[in-house]
Amino acid sequence: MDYKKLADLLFPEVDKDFNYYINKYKKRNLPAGAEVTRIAPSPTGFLHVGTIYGALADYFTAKNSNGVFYMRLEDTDSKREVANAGEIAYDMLCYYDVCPMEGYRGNKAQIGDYGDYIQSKRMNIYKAFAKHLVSIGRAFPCFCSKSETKQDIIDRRNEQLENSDDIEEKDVCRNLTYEQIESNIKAGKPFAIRLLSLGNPDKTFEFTDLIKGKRQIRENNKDIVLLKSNGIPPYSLAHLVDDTLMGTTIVIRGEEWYPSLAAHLELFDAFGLPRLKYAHTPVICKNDENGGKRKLSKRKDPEADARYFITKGYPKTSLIEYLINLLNSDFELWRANNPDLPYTEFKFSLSKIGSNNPMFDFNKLNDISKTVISKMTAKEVYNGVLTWAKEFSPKFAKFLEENRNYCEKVFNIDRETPKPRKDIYCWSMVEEYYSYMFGLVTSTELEKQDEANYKEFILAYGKNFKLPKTKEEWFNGVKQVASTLGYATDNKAYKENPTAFKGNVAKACEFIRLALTGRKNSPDLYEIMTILGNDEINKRFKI
RNA sequence: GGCCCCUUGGUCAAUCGGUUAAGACAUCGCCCUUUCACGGCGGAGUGAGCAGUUCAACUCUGCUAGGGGUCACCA
Repeated sequence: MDYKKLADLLFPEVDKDFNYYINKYKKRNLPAGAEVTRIAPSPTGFLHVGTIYGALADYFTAKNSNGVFYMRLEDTDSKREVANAGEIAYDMLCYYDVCPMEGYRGNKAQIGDYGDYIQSKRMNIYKAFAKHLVSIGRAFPCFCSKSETKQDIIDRRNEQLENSDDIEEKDVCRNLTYEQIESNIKAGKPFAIRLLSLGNPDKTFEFTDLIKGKRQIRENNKDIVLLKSNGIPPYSLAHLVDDTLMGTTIVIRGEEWYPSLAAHLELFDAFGLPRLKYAHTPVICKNDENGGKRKLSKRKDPEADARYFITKGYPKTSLIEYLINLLNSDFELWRANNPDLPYTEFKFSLSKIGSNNPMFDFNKLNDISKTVISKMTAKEVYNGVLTWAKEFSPKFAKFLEENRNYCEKVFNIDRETPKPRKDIYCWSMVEEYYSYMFGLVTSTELEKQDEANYKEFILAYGKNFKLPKTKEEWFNGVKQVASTLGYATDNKAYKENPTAFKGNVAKACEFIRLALTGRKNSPDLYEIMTILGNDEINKRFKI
């Protein structure tokens, strides 16, 4: 068959050869060893945390090699596209400090010499590439037009999955003659373009993934679609075209792409283009309700949305450091040795990424976040809480603004010391956590068997209460009252014979704490009392 | 179901054929603080199972089991 003639028949409107585009974009002028990475989300909704996770790997890989990290918008699936999702993706990446150095920038102008960075604006290029492949006999038109409603696709897949061990890979249209094709075209039948695969899955080849290491991979034999019948390329072709033209050196992407790697490589070979380096990252999972494991689902898991952590009020650094820790587990050791360095100084490495899928662990995130917040000043905490509250709890924000000094004092309890308290891990917990400082105590954790002693003690201690000037005096006062009521002031004596006392000073303090905060657990009592002041203290004692 | 990937304590994990199998989170206990914490110290808890190779296996090989991914004209 005359493939050139076929190519012209199929793409009469395409005038530029793919070589035109290959030559149009200059090779990047970068120092030796520089890597070019990219993040390429599709605008189908919110930005997945996994995208931040991947972007972090992209960012570090580019930065550590003095390379480039750019962003491209993969908006070739109009059916799933959600308005503004591209903008959200870009904003979210920037929010988490993995702002791409080049490429797509939301509604703002794109930056860089390798654009367009929006796939829907690159249709001419994709077509030129597809045409080229037809012209050398490595791609063919497929007229098996298929319904594309979601249900049809699902039905078709289920049918295929049930009926055979392996799905038929060779497309029937690959054997069409020129005359048959021509008459189809004349009849106005829509067609897709497919790769004419030459692979044999019984044969394998060696491939080195930057994360997984050396692997044997089976050759591809799928005649994958290169151009849908609407003329738009699916990922496979767009990936090759864009990553080649934009000068990507390492494709860092989720492991869900690994099964289609062989097809992508065959496509590069078919074009005679050099293969790129790949790094397939693990997928973040979580525990299923039934005890199983599954990947974080956009639909089921609110924490799959990168914005979830903003709504909860996690400082962005907390999530970033948690994700880095998931990527390179030696990060925490580095962090322990370098508590004050920015995380960007960390020596990140693709090869240190583990190869099994980690569970998202809120315990760990919270711990990291507690440390992050414990290093902040009271002012920074105040600002963090306020910024969060303005968006998510306007009433609380109003209170914060009207009582700025007071709130900063509250946030400064056990803070700005060599060993700061670690209790807050996100801003949304602050209002509840310090509720007793922001209003009256409405409930208490007092235990039933303590009720009598509690009343007795508070009545005695709270009578005409006046807060002493120093913590020492204050504590002596507590001891004094406790002692006269039959509490142990000597811990040793108490431990030797606990039944001889109503309790020890700790118990007395618990009662004061309960009366003032309703909690058994709160920051330093004396500081709380200092901030509350005598009037408020007496009011609460009376209640 | 086919194909691919993975499997060290509840979670994240180090080790790259010879270790008392690190460390972190969570959990429990003790110490410090005569309060809550922070901090310090310690306990419990791990190589999925079975074979094989080897003087020696968590580490290599095979099988089994479990988990995950994928099998779209979605990315």
